[in-house]
Amino acid sequence: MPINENDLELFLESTSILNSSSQNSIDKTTSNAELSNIEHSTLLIPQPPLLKTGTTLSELKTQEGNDYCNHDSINETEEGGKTDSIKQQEKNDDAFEKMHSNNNNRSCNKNNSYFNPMLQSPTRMPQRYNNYDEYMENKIFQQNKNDQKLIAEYEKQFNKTYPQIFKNTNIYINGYTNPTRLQLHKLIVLHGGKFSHYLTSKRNVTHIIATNLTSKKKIEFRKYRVVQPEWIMQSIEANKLLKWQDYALLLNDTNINNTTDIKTLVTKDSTKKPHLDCNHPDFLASFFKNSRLHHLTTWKLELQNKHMKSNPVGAHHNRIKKIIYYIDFDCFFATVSGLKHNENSSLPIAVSHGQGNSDIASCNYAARSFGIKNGMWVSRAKQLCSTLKILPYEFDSYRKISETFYELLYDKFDTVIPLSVDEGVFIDYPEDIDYKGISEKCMDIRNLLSTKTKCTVSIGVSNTLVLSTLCLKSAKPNGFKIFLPHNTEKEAVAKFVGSFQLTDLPNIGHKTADKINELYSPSSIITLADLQSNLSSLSSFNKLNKLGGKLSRKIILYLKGEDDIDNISKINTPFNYFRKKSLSVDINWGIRFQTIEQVYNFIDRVVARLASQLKSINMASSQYTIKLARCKANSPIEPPKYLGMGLCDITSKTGRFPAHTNENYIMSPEIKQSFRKLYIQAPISSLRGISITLSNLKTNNDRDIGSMLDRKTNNTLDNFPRLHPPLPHDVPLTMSNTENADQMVTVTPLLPSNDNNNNNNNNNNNRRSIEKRKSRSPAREFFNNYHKKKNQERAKHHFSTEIDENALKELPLEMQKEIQREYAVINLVNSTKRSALEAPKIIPKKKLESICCFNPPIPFQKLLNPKEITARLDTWILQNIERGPRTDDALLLVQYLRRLVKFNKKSMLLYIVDHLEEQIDYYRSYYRSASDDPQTSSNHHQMPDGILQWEKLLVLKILPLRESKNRA
DNA sequence: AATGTGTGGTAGC
DNA sequence: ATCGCTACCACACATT
Repeated sequence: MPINENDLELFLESTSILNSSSQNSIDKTTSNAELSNIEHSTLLIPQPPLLKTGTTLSELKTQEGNDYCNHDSINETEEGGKTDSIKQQEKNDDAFEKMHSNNNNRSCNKNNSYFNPMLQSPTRMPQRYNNYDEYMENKIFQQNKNDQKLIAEYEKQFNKTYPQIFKNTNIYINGYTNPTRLQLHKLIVLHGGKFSHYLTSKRNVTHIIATNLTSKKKIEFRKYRVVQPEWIMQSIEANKLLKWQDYALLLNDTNINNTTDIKTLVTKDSTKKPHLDCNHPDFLASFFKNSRLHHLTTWKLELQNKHMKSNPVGAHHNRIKKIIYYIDFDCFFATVSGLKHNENSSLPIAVSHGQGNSDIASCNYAARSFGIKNGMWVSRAKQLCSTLKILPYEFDSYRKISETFYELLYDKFDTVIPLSVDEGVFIDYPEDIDYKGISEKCMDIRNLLSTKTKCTVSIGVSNTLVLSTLCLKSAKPNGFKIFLPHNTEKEAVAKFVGSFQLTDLPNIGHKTADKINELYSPSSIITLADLQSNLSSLSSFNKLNKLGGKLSRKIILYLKGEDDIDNISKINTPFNYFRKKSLSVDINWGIRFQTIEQVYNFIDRVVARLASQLKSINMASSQYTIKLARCKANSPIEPPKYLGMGLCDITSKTGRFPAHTNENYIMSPEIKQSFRKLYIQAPISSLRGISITLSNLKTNNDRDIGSMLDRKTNNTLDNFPRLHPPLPHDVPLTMSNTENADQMVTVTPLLPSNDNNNNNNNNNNNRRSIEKRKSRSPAREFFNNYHKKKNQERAKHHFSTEIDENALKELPLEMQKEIQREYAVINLVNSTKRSALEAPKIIPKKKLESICCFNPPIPFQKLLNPKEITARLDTWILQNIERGPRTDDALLLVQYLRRLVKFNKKSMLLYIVDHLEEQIDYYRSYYRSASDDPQTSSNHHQMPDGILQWEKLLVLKILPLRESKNRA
């Protein structure tokens, strides 16, 4: 079988997308014509071959021996006839080339060490990156570092310094050049220039070197200094920086800035940060930093944790009254921002980020008099009031004033319940009602807050929460209202309530209001009095029930000024009422993805955030929901709001983790699996929002609370398997190397070491719920096997790694399979001497017709059954996870997958690619979470080089195949 | 009947 | 430009 050299370059791959040396190898590639599409769909540009064209697999093996990266011998065969000086020069070139193609130190393991030892990085930095962007940043950093090393090396070798001709330039080379990109690169760097491998941010690049440009590029580069390579050469010759204009490639363009000042190309102020792309690692942080709604929700939690108190002194005693103060700042954001900017509060003011389709977070009463409302877009508000002043958010001030607010009032009440940054419920339990005292208290509070915060608050006082809410409504702005009816004054209460609007009632928003109006149409219900009168007849009373039993009962109570059970428990047992039940992150702004990998990275980041939040509150979750927003089919591609979500279809999916967990590496793959199920064949670009919710929360230390919250799973992750320690790097494990079955491999058992854990009492319950779930990820696999084993252990009182054939036959077929699989895992784990190839053949072959419809099935290592294939791949991955895949193994796999593409074996391809993705993803998440954890990141939990290699294989070679399938 | 899933509504500025 | 969050409940419907 001929080797496609491009593939051999996979792990020696160039990071330079545009590499002049790629020209050399393109025509040498073998004639996999049908794969040319795939080839072009990847970013990978082939490098010059390391092996002679047409090398067979067997030759490859002998050539490589046990160490497939023995490049020295390869070099010798290729360079045998050359003179020493040329050889030396080329070796330098090679080292240089490799340094840049291989510039992640973390991937500089033995596989790739191709360095002049002098140039090799002395330390292997413990690197980790969370996503592609970080990876790129690091890559660029390394590239610059390598440039520095090169300079040092050359200066040492030739014992001279080079004139810094290109100081303060930043040069990018586009396309094929003569001299080559590599040579130019070296020259530029040696002469003090900066070399950019990428053109991602054109702002930093001062010159672009090119001899040819496509017409598209001509337009793209029209405002930049595009110079021919002679400029470099002749500048060096002249020993000074020549005028670039004399070598400009693009002539007669008036847009070119003709000044000699190099810096002027840097058009934008680099201190002014542009908005971060959603693929940027810091996107989440930057978004949340500016999101008012995010602040509102997080503040609420913080404030409740900090300032809530509940002392219902004798509240159950009949004679003790309850005085509920509902206190709220008047148009909080607008007031505070107005103060900060010294605005006249009698003029219309609104707080918002932008000028057009930006939400108004808050507007003052002057603005409201024009009909402007919170949540309205600025453009609309400006139509209503052209003099409206837009102020920026002052989040720090909001938070500060809120702090003052609660600190000042904390000691003045028996019960304090923060409901928002500027709004809380404060309760007294006096024996007698002292009207005068209450109104004095209100005035005192308003004065106090006015002097301390310069803001006005409004207060509603009553004896039920509903009535307090309504009182507050009527007290606004800048006032207070006390309404303390006797029990007998039912008519007065009804009259008071009746004077309010429908949406003034808690839990009735615009949707419910619309619905109520629809129910009673054609008579329109505007005020609560309208509703009260409509409820007098039974038929119209029944209409309300269509809202749902709970809500209608609530409304009926509210109309009488009484609290429902919800409000009562909120007031009486706030700590219970506000206890944490779920944790989520929602992003519905700025979501624009091109590739699925970007989405996966994004999910990774979101889950990492959730995991750390969970850990910080010492909780674990066993259930998740992922919710997606995709733009509606007929809606415009870009909604009116910049980077907004527009009109969307919302779908969600819930799933369960194998057990309660707060581990990133457990959660992330599971959630991504649900994402895949949810996101069927739609273009990634249509994604507009992602939300991930973790629920079924349980406090880690407290089993009682845990079981109270969640009766469904009481598994623990205490015994969750840690991956085996890194394999010795000189032991090759290979898929292709069938013969070498006797190589030694040490594998630490995946099974829990201590079997005397305390989980037994819940086992039956657990087992049922666990086994119901699908088993695909290693985590699931582990728990399935683990619980099964626990069960058997109890029955047998000992552990056997031999299958009892007779006992097995008694069991139903499905069970037999399960047990066989389980024993296979045990055997695999216990064995110290096993080749990856000897994956146990334990799963009975399935009928392949269901998967391969018309064409004959395509074997992989003589296997046909998809499960067998994935099982073998799993073993392969597991055993090589920390050292990365061998190139020839990877090649075998890719070739197999390409055959699937070629013969249109869609489901098989999808099955295997998805599976691989899931597996690699799992390990990646594992190592990432381990390396994120400072306590465990010390030694063997660093992100191993192998993971990166696996990822490269996956992202660059395997996933594109799935995409090519989709395009077909 | 009990339990689970997906959807939709509300609240704060 | 622009930062359209998030916790929670209730319901309809599906599953067992």
